[in-house]
Amino acid sequence: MTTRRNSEDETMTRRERERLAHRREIMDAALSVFAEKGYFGTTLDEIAQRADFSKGTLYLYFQSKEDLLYTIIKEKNDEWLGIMKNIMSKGLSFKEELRMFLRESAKHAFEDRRFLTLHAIHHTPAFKALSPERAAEFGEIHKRMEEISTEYIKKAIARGELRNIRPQALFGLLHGSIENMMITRWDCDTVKKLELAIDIYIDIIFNGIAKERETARET
Amino acid sequence: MTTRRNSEDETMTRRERERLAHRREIMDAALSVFAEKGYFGTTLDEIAQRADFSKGTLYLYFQSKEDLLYTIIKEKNDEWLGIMKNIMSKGLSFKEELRMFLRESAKHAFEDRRFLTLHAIHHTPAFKALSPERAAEFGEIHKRMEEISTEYIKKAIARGELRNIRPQALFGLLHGSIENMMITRWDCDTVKKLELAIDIYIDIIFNGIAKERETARET
Amino acid sequence: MTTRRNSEDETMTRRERERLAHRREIMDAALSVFAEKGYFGTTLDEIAQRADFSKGTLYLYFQSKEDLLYTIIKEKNDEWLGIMKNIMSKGLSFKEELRMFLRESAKHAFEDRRFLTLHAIHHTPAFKALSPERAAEFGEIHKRMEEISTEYIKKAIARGELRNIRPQALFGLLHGSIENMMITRWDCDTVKKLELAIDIYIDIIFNGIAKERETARET
Amino acid sequence: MTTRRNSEDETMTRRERERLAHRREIMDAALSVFAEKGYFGTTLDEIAQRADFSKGTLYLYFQSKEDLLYTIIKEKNDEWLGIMKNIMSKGLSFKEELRMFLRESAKHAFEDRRFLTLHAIHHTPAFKALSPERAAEFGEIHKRMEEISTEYIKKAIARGELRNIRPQALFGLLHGSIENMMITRWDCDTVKKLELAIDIYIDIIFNGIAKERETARET
DNA sequence: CATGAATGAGGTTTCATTCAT
DNA sequence: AATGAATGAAACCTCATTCAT
Repeated sequence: MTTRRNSEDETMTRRERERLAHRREIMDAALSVFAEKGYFGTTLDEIAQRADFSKGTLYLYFQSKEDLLYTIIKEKNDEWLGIMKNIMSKGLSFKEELRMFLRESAKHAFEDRRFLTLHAIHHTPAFKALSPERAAEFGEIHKRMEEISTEYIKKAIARGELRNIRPQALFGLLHGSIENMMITRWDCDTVKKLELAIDIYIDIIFNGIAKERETARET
Repeated sequence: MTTRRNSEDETMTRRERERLAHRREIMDAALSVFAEKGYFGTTLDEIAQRADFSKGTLYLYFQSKEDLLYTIIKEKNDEWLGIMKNIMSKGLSFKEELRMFLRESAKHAFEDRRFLTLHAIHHTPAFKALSPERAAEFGEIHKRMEEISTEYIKKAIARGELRNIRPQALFGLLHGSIENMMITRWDCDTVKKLELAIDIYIDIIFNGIAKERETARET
Repeated sequence: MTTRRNSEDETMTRRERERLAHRREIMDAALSVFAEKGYFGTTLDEIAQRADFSKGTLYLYFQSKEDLLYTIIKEKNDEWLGIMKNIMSKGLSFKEELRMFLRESAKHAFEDRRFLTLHAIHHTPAFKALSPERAAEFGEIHKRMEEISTEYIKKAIARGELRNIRPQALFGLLHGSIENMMITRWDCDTVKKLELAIDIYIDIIFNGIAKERETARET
Repeated sequence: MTTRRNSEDETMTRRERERLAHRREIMDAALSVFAEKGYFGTTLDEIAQRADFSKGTLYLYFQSKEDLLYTIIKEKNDEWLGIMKNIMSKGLSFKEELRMFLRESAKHAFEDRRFLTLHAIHHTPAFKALSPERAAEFGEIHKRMEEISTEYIKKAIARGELRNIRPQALFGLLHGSIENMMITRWDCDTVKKLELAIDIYIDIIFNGIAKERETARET
């Protein structure tokens, strides 16, 4: 499983720790069914069964099906942002940062089969199930992330690591690739193979596929 | 709308022409709702309302909701294969072929908002709604398309247009990008902007983003 | 088919004759489906298909599905009464009358597979589909027929053909047997076999199954 | 109602006992509507209303409308077989056995208004609603019952209780009569009257209706 | 806290009936 | 007269949510 923050917190009573553990079991079960069947295709019956709780119990931990969806996406999103920040803080080159980022994403793709992150949620039917406020919340986060990323690309260009490419275009390209990789895993069935594919991907992105490089045009 | 084959066929009676037109209206309505809400999220009520027919009428044209989904995907798929063949028959360079392909895809993305083609269907909950035989059918088509594409890449490498990159890897990358572009449109709101983005994308794919090209590694 | 009264009537125009013929085709188709699937289980679609007319056409000849049911039962009932009258007018013994009656019924059972006569209709779900007035109509007819039959039995007793048995009891017994024979055909698959079974039945009814006849009790 | 096996079982929890009771209430309601309107004519709405449960609740106890039908017939069938076995084990004469059998059937006819037993199901539209396997199941049971019965008749003939009549013919006759009696009750409105009618029936079957017995023919 | 029976709104599908052609 | 497309009420069934235990 993913790290369970607080789960060993000494200040919690046994009751509280159990509550948290149960909550997590439900979330794990829900994510796995959401991933397999899609939000509208999953029933609370199946989540309850997979979590080994009764259906009624779900409502002791979450207000509704939508709330369950929201909570999961929110957490995944926070994890993702944490990963980004962590990577960005290491002072690596853009290329190495990208590689790390892709590898982390790959790990998640294998853990959760389908990483229902905010990246994907926008283009997903499940998005319609969120309340307007919650949908807006994710819209905001996505916008901020795009700002940070493009800012970052600009700096890499300024440092001379990248040639002068429009940041938004590169962001869209990379963002789409990562999202796509996480959903399809690029058809790799082991982490090893996927890491190899990632290396090739980075090679292509950085060096291109052309036999001879043209005079690079500036956008 | 898309070209309506046969719609001007002189040999059809008025009845037949109307039937075909109504059938298309229902398919258009269904595609638009499927795209917005996902297969499981859309109700026949909404399709009927948007097509301006009664719910019962849908069943005069399609056997079931699943049949409607299948028919739409099948048609889109055929269109897509037609586009591919057409482009491949022109004897263009790999790069120009890719550009044309992306542009055609872009046009579709704007026409149908969400191009529910076989590319996407595999990674979609709707896939679970198809009967096993129909699901298998699309699986077959997808496999064949991958074979054709990788064969094509190999030839481009042999012709000296591309450096020696593993075909499967490149296929996965391009395929994923196109699919992603069609779903998200790379956040462009006009065809013009999207075509500009496509040019940048091709530049990146061919020449890379690195300031200085490294000694290209061979995979 | 059954005799088509009037169908060769010289005074009818061709139009009228055709109308009558079409009406009959529909009734034949309807009876066969009613018999197979039951009233609620049959659809007008199937009747129309079997009659080789369009669904709309049915409504040119009958006001509703219920009207179709009513008309068929009514006709069968009239036929049945006609058969009864004909047999009764011949001055035969009770035994021979019964034999003729059973044989006629057997023929019908083979013609129509399930003879939806008023005998059966009362104990059939289809009865609920009739309008109250029409249901009452058949109730009346049934009562009159019972009266005639018991009267008849009384006379046979008076003539010394039968021993002194309560007429209502014998009527119920015979009536039930005939109805049951028509529905199940007593599991005979040819008219010949069924006629043999009828002879045995009559033997039993008249002579009983006991090895030695007891002192017949009078009811 | 009928005896409720297990209903006083001490080992059951209150939950389990309630579940069983509710299940029975639904079955009772369903049988009564099936009997009145026929399988295709009854709606789950009406069953639910009569059982005083919501429609959805029916599905907590039965998988489908067909399952409800099956379960009811199955149970009635088992009861019926139990009655048969019990009577046959007493070592009575054929005549007394027949009388007991008819009386027991009469009781059921009054309890359930329409005894949807395997006897009737074959000749009923509802039969088409059963799955092929379930239909076959009842076909088998019916065949075995016929075998047992004809064997029984043969023995009675051997014992000298009956004259030499073809067993199959007698079985068909008795079987049809019983079935018919249960459906129509021979128009009796009290158990008392029906029992009187049964005695007359047996007298007729054993001694015949003829004033003078003919030389009994052997079939 | 945990259960699971009960609910009822809403889903897909069927079908008797109408009506423009 | 004949058609068959269109309708919409009503069928069977599902499932998110509630609540008594």
